Amino acid sequence: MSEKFDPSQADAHWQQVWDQRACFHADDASTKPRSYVLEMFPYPSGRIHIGHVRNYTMGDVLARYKRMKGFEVLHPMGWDAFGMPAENAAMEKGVHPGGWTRENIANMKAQLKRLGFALDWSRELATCEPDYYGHEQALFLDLYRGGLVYRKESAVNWDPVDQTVLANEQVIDGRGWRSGALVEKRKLSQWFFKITDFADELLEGLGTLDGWPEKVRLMQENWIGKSQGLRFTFQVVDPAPQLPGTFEVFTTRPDTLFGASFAAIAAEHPLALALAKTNPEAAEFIEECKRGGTTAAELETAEKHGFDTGLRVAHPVDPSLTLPVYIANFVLIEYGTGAVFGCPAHDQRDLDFARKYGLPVCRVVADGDLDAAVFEGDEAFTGPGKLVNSGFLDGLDIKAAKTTVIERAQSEGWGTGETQYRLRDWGVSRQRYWGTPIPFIHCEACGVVPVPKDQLPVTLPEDVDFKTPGNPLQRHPTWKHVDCPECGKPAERETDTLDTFVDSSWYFLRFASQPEDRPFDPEQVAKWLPVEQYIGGIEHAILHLLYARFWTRALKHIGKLDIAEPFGSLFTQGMVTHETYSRTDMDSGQPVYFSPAEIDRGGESATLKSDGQPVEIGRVIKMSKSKKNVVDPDEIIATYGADAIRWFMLSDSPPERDLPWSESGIEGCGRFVQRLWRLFSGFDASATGEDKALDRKRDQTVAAVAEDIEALSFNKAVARIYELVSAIEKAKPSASRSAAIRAVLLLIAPMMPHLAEEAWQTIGDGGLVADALWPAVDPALLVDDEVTIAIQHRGKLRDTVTAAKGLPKDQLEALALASEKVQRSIDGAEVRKVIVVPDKLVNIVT
RNA sequence: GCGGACGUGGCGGAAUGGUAGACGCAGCGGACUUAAAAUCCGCUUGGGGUUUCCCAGUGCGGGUUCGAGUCCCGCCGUCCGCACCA
Repeated sequence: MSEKFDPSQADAHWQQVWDQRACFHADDASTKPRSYVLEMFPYPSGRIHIGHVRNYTMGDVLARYKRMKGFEVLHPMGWDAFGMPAENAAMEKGVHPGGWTRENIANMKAQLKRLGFALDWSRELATCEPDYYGHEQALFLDLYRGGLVYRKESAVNWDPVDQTVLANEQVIDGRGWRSGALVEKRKLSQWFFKITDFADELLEGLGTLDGWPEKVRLMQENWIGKSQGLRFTFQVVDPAPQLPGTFEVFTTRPDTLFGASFAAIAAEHPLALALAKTNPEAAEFIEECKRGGTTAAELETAEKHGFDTGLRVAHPVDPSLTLPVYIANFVLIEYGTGAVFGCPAHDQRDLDFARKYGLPVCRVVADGDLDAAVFEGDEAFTGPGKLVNSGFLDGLDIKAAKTTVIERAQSEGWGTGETQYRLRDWGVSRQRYWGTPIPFIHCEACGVVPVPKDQLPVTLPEDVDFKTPGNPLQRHPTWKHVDCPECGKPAERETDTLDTFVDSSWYFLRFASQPEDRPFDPEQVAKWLPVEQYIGGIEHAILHLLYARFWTRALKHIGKLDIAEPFGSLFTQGMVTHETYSRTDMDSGQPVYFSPAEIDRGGESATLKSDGQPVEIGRVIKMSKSKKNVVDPDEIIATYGADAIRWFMLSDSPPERDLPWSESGIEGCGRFVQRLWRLFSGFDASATGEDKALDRKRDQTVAAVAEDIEALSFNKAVARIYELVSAIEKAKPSASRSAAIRAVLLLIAPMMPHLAEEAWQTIGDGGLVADALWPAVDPALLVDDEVTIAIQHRGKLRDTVTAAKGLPKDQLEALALASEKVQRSIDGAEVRKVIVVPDKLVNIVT
């Protein structure tokens, strides 16, 4: 073996060998137990960034470990290849989105290969290719026939300059992010998935996902936002003929009905709109509401405004009481019925509103002894208590009062108990080119007609231009013109494409099974799924993960699948962060940032290489181009090799937390690679003699590292490997030492596969370490025969003694009392009690 | 406002209610070397005695326990998610 390990030679060599031997092809016909390890597939932006490296290294270690444990592992990779950046590139650089995307894929694939990931590239897919999105179109039609897809008019953010719909994230302070134009609300006919049909199922299903982080489950729970309450109808007193005579409200606090002092409707509510036609003041107020900002900060500070319509509604329980009806800016048309009743004493918003407009505030829930009908103060009481001033509800607690009101409403026919969800149906229409064409045809005579399955895929036209704003599909000269599949008359294709979240809602199925004629084979899918371990960023906690869960359930609902949840275990990894380097620009006062490559980093200071002068070291934050605190994985690989960067990704920080990147850290990893190489180089197969302590250390480490990897606690596994390596280095040559070196090689094989493969050539027993099995352990060696006993007095450690494992309590006690240090500490005091924990400690109480 | 997570050396972090600070990084000292790099050895929570010892110490204040970084209560701080959700 040569003196130094040379990753620039070894990495490429072994990557090629793994490729040629198809080491990581998952065998559908295998009889082994199966394991499906999946990382969220990347968007092909052009370059792999360090966050990808961390994500895929974790998955790779798990996949390789599972293989060593005898599993048939499916570990695939693909590309979430549709999306806006490709169209932006097309507009900015005049390239075709497809060409740009495919080039990026090629580059990033090469980068992934340089990291030596154990991926089954034969299953690679890109969502922008017809052999993927064609199947997606077929599934879309299946879901349509299953009643889970529909069209409706819906408001969108419309950029009048770019002639396009904007996602909410693309609207910044009410303006289009690219054009800067004021965004308009426009009504368009859009396609929707009926995800709300599954709201309850998706909520209930969270309870079965034991392998998911509690945090993600909570986020999804909040997103679905189930609330139970009462929906009831208000009758308008003396309704005008041109106005609706009733409207419905929803409340989660039907118990406070007797505290109602007004009703409020949203500015977009049908009654408000009807009123606006004849009442200019109302119209003006509605306009004013629309102008209000929609950002969180604005909403928080926005004052509550109302417009008294002059209308009154009858109180449902006591029709002799009437309430004024306001149009109010704090009522949301999207939630519930877009109308509420206000109970100021027990709702802060209602109280703010009531105080502003001088409305009555009547207490209906007692605050301890406080039960006066007149409510004082500006803080609503929302705590528990008995109902007061509430007729037939008096004396009930809140829960009982809710039930009583709902029962009464139902028996008297003016309302029903109802469950509301915050979750909305999923709008998937995008007025863009670079996405999956929605497979429908609009015919004047036949209406909306699905494209027949034998005409799928509906492929994107290649000859498009991005010089003019708007959807290229819409203005393409020929593409949209087709004959109606039903009547044969000229008709038009749907020119909207699908939200890219649709593409990522079923790719894990296509990885498991890739028939040409169907999206997937349910039998194969049943063999591989659910994904045993899914790994990705927390930023997908809600949308992607909820949509994928919805698709799985929807496909089950229409009989295409037999699993309910796609991802058995989910892991969300932390970000890779880096400190920032900057100087303050004298003229502008703004910081000027420098990249790590421009910096010489000492122990406590940093200087700029070009002038040797100090720079300010800033906080450790997420890597971003604007702060220049980024590192390029390719450069790291070129300097230190793939194994060093992989090792760094696993070291130190727990994987769910942020990992601070540092030059000294990666240098340390590079040194450890060489240190291992020296260890392996010193392997002596002919050494003899036994080192029992090292044997124990070896098997204990093997067992512990296995546990750590299965728990994804890579940082702990890394620390244990360091410990074992140190112990081996200190040990004298023996057969035990050689065996321990061999064990280390297998332990690091999933983490540093290139180094492991190279060393395996001389240490191993033929073949590839990629095909080797995880080392077996001798259970007898996992327990020590001697243990260290801690001796405490008054709860503090006074001494430690070594004792045989399993020594009886009385002997341990005697041993403890015999200690000189302990006796000194006791200092003649009376021993009142001795607690003995076998094999652990003795605590003497005086 | 609601919900959640977290708080341990100079830094990242270990620690089934049982020896706090494993392991890595940084730092200091030494060996090897003409020298440097690499490598190896030692030290590295604070305060005191300086020898093999003592005291304090896991954001702050209480509590439970023979024993608390860990469990309970109350604060403080940081981060994240959601939010005029009726």
